Amino acid sequence: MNSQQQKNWQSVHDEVLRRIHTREWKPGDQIPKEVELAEELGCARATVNRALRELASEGFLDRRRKAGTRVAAHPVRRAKLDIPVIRLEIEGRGQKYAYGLLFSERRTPPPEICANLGVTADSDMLHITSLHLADGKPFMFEDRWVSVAATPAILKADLEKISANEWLVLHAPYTRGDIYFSAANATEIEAKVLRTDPGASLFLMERTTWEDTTGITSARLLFAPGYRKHSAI
Amino acid sequence: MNSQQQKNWQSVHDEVLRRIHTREWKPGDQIPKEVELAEELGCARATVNRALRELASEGFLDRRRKAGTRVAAHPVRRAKLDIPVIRLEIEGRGQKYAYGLLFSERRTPPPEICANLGVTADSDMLHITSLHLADGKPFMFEDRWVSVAATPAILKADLEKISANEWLVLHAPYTRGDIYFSAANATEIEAKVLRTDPGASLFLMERTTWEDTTGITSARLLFAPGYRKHSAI
DNA sequence: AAAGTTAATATGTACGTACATATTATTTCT
DNA sequence: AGAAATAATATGTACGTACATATTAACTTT
Repeated sequence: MNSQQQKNWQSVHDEVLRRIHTREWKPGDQIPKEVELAEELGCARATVNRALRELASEGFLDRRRKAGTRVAAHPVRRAKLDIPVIRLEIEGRGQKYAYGLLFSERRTPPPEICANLGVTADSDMLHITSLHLADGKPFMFEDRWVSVAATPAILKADLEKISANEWLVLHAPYTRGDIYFSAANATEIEAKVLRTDPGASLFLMERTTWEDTTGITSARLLFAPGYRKHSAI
Repeated sequence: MNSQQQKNWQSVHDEVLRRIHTREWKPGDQIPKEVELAEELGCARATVNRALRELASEGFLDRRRKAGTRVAAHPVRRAKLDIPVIRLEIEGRGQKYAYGLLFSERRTPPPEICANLGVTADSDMLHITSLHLADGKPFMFEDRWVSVAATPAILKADLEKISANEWLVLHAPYTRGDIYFSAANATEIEAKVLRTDPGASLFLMERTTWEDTTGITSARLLFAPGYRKHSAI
């Protein structure tokens, strides 16, 4: 049947995926063990292993030692979102990027930021708001808090020229982070900045990054109406 | 320095990531070649290769044959979103899932669906709207079009009992899909169904799936206010 | 029969070797 | 000097073997 004499892991990957897609192997079904597949497809077990491992990480297969490999009973779509620096996202669309610092103030954080980052209310922080534009039109409104204690060098950064978004990516160490995607109605101020109407529905991205247990920065990114984030499966 | 005698690929992965995080290796820097790293860390090249390959797929490294491996100049955060069947998402939160079919009608599609799926205006399609509830409260409003030609078995499915969302995942073959995330103001009807106010900002997920070049289904999923999609980096 | 112990087994991974492939560096030819 | 051919090189992958590990199945003991 499948007598293709290619024996690279990608061809194994594709062949197995084909059998899943065509329901030759249905959700919940146990599939042949690695050695059997290797024999059938004429390649080494390591090659089959690589292919099946990849498929498992993509959410198509469930694998357990001794128990074997089966087609995922509830295929989980695993959307991969690339979240580049805003400048690159805009330039990637072929638009002209511009950026304006709205204000920058060194002060103690409000309660919700303390909770987010796990810092005390008397922490030394930098509060920055800025606007990112695409082809001259408001694209994204950034409201960010940065821990000065964790990233003292931020004070020397020229935030008129480089956005905090980009500076942090290039200079701040981090180990982990959270992202939340949601929707929010524009407040009057936000609407004014983004040149839309109060109450307009905006795509919201909230990000917090940490180095070990030290909170580095917490940002609220509000996108202008019409923004859509895409992912292929 | 790093004289840990562990020689599994994960420890190599972690060690390299540590050097990136601590800026020992900065964005744009070239890192030692595989053989050198293998020697330094006391393991086989294959082990280093596995670790670096993983890091590259996570967006931390850029690798090119002959040119070598360097730290990504513009680290792209690669958020992985798990998008399970709605029922499982709700149950995963420890809430009780319920589902109600609002209406189901077999008819020809409107222009925007034709454009989405690449089907003709006289196609045989099923239009389904339904509501998914968590702990009795409206959670997500689903507005879906399914191609009957591509998935005739859908006509026999009891969509009062199983949601189209879940039925399709279990029974429809597919090869690829698109997801768009955005935000939308609730229309009067949507607000009524989701028991919120017209104009409320709602998180919107638009999905289209295909089998090769044949459009299978296109869905518009509107989430109740307060919904947030999370991802850890 | 229930509990605890041991054997069997499929996947997980490490290693060394060999060769493939893409890309850069070098050399040769015009 | 510029173009074309050639060599050098780092990553990419395949393979066979060996052993690790998690988990199930079988068996023994109480």
